[in-house]
Amino acid sequence: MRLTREQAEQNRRLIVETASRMFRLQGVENVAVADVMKEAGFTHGGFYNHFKSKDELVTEAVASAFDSAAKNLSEDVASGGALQKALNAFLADYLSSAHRDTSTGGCPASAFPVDAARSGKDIQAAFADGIEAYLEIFAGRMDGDKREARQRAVALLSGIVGAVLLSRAVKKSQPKLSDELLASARKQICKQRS
Amino acid sequence: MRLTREQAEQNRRLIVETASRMFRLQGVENVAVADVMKEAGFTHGGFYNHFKSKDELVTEAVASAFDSAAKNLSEDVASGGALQKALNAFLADYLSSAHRDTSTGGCPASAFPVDAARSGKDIQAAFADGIEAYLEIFAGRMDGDKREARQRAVALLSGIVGAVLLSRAVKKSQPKLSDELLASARKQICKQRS
DNA sequence: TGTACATCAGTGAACGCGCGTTCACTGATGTAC
DNA sequence: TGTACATCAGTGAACGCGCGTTCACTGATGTAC
Repeated sequence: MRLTREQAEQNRRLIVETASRMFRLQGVENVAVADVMKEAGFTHGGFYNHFKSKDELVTEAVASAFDSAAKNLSEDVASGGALQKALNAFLADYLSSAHRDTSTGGCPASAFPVDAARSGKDIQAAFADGIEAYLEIFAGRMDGDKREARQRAVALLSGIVGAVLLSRAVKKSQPKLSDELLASARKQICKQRS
Repeated sequence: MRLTREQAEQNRRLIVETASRMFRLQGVENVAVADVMKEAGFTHGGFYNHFKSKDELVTEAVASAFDSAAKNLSEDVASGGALQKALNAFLADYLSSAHRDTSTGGCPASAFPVDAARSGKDIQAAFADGIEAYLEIFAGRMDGDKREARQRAVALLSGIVGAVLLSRAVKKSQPKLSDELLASARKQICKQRS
């Protein structure tokens, strides 16, 4: 049953992308290697033909999620005519209940921070690279000198990541509080930026 | 070997407090029931004399961590003469590398959000109650009318929780970025509040 | 270009380990009389 | 107040399950000649 090299590489990418989505939705610890393989349409025995360990898959899945996300982000944020408008539209999306309740995985910066905090250096490195990419995109759209813009980018990212995480963490028991967290963050952040 | 009721209750509290610390430091999923019992000085067989399930322990551990934290928080924030000063001192502590690297568990709002997001209703309820308590304490120290103060409290809490989580998530691979995240959040948040 | 052999992405079963939970047992405490 | 029995917080071993990882095997692809 040996496959073409091309086919094998395509299967590998499929596994990484499937894992990236599942890890973001359910958390790294709650998704088994066998789950990922099954969802991608394989039996789990073949996993180690592609990856040295689950950690290696996690590292690639984190990097992959940030690659797609950063690409979308720079398009979105750059495409609008007025810089402020484009960034504000992005923030409204980010702090929406649709993003909180995402069925496609959502932003890796909001999905992976705690998994990353409890993971080894390789996974953290992939996460950190993604965060750095986000900060650079944000800083490019901020007022002030370079130093000030970078600081603002950090505060902005912290604020939206914190709001989404808290909102997700209370949703099952207090949906109204969950909505309020998003709405208030949205209003305050827009206010600060005007 | 039956114990006095008093001794039994004391042992139960010890188990909850031990769990609260261990869960915050290592994450709920990475701490086994047997680990908690051993750390508290017992064998793990007796666990189910005190709790119906691990989830019940988690729920109580989250509530317990928030109880202590909210008590400290309202003392700290209320004790200073000038309101602004006290809150700023609290923020400096919260966004310090010592809090990021805590060996005693740190703030439950920063430790539990992702565990809570992936947990059931009971655990989320305990987490949500804690968040609500934080918001009320913060809002009491904010400028503006009630509505505005509450919004500011949400944005502030989101910002500091996000900063601590991101800072922890990149520390192993990019300690400088980790420090920067805390420092920038600190500066920007103080600036916004002045 | 054709042939013989090595390679390797799959399959399906198994291994080993950790963890939540259960259970039989112990013996001091608590309680009913 | 004393006695007999029920209770229950511990102990230590075991159960069952899930999961990461390994392994023998298959058969089509890739490669050396």
